[in-house]
Amino acid sequence: MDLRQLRTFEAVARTGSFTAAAAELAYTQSAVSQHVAALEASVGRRLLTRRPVALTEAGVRLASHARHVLLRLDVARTELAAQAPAPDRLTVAVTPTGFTGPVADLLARLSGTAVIRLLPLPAADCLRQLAAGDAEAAVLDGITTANQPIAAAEPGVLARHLVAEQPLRVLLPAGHPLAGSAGLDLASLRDARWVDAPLLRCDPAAVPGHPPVPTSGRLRYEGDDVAGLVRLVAHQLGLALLPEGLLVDHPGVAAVPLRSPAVVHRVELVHLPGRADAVRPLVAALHG
Amino acid sequence: MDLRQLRTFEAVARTGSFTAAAAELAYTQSAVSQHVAALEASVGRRLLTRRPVALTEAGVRLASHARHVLLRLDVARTELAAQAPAPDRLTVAVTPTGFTGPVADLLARLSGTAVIRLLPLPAADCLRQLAAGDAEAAVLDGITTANQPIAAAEPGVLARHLVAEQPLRVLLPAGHPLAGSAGLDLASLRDARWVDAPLLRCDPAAVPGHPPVPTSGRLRYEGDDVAGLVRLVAHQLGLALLPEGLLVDHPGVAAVPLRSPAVVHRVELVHLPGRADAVRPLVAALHG
DNA sequence: TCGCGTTACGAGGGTCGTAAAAATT
DNA sequence: AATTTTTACGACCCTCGTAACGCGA
Repeated sequence: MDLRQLRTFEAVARTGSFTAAAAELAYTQSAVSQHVAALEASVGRRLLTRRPVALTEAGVRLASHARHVLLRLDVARTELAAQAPAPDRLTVAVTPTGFTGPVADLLARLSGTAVIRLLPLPAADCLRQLAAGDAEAAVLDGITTANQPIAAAEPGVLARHLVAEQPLRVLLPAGHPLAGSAGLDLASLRDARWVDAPLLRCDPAAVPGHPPVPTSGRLRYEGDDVAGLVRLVAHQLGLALLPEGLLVDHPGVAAVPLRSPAVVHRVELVHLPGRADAVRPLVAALHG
Repeated sequence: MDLRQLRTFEAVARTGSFTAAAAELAYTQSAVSQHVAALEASVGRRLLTRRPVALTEAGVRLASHARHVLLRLDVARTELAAQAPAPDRLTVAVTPTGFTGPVADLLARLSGTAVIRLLPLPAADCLRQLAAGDAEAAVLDGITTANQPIAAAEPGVLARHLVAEQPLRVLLPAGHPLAGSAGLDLASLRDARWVDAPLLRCDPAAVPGHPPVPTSGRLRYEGDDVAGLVRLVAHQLGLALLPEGLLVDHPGVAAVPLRSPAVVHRVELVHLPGRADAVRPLVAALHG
């Protein structure tokens, strides 16, 4: 198993294309093909189907390991890089749904102290920025049981600080039979059709301890604005889950508190342990 | 950063010798030297001092990342290897202090069902056996706050099952001024001299949230039997921490309950998620 | 002097790009 | 036919072992 092959494989898996991966890594298509072939030979299994390019079962497993390994190695490189003497300019990568009121408060409390560059990105890219040293901190969010860290990366790789936890609401079209409930169990919605919004990180499939949501027939919303998601619910294209702090009123949409399982939407400020000094003002503003 | 170089570096860091690492990896000394030199050049930092061979600060950080990365890659390889149709022979690696009463109970409940090979090893080697596929399960132990998993490897790499949790006792020589206490705070023993027993995994430095214990002047006991440790305490060579289930009576030694911080000794049964079927009888016996 | 790590150098192997072929839509 | 992946092949580079060297005990 070779790291360059692994990196190439991860890029192919992520982009779904040999050609795109080649462009991203500045290789030729040919080299990408050879990398994947060599990797498959070395593990003795097909990792990808071709036309269309998709991960096999073995490929899914290896891709997961590869992401963790490559991220950690990026972190290692960044930690070992001769750290510049803490620029007074701080880059913070934020997920779209992580950027809630408490984060704005935090930044407001800091204004004047340092120049902050705010960089909204999907969660995976936030992590990559952090690992590559292109951002000093990130604001990540996810659904967890209360007081549990979100499953971002392996513990030990990142230092974490709690920013906020909020209860969740289930968004239903007003005409839905359960729209009038005072509270809902996710279990009672087992067969419901959910909108799949990967950028918004509020997927019921991400709820700890919840059975996988069927993927067939789901509408996939690749946008990152909450209003768009709400609009889809209003038009009865599926249900959605949202933290209370991100709710927007919309006619024809009911937001019923999620009663069970007992989970919350959690926002965390994370950074590399070795870069604690650069992030100190942020952390101080958070705790102060 | 190259994986072979990383593997070589880890071996040098672990063995403390270029020559030993070369022997272990079937390289020449020369190749090991070149690997380390290339790695140091690529990260731009010295990772090891020579004569004596020891990790620099940067080396410590990289070695930690390297261990995680290499372990995960071993796990990936094992998971992808064409799994043999579950032999009716199960290898279980156990740490010396993990092998307590409840584990013996577990094995007793299983006797007759399958042939079990029990393999006592230091914790790091247990993990290696598991990752390499040479053991189907491992019994690991460590000190944690109650209901928290022990810090063995990254979550997601291993599937875990709670076997037992036990309170801890502080072992003091009978003449010690605190030997008569009903309960002790670790904070009140900040300046005490502890016996360093790496194989017994009950080091106060391993207690979550506890400040590092000074390493100077500590006696290091490299054995793995509890009786030996107790004997050292009796002879006033230092204090020790032990779970109640492992206590042995010894004249001149008092075992005072640890009152604070609120931590326990926890034993877990772990295995690779992809190998759940092979371990099923064990897990069933555990829960049944 | 002995043990251990480093450096010089060359053979061998591996990797990537070019280019042509094959396969799928 | 166009697009995408695979294969063939060769130049280049990199890696490892041999062997000589440096350095400290």
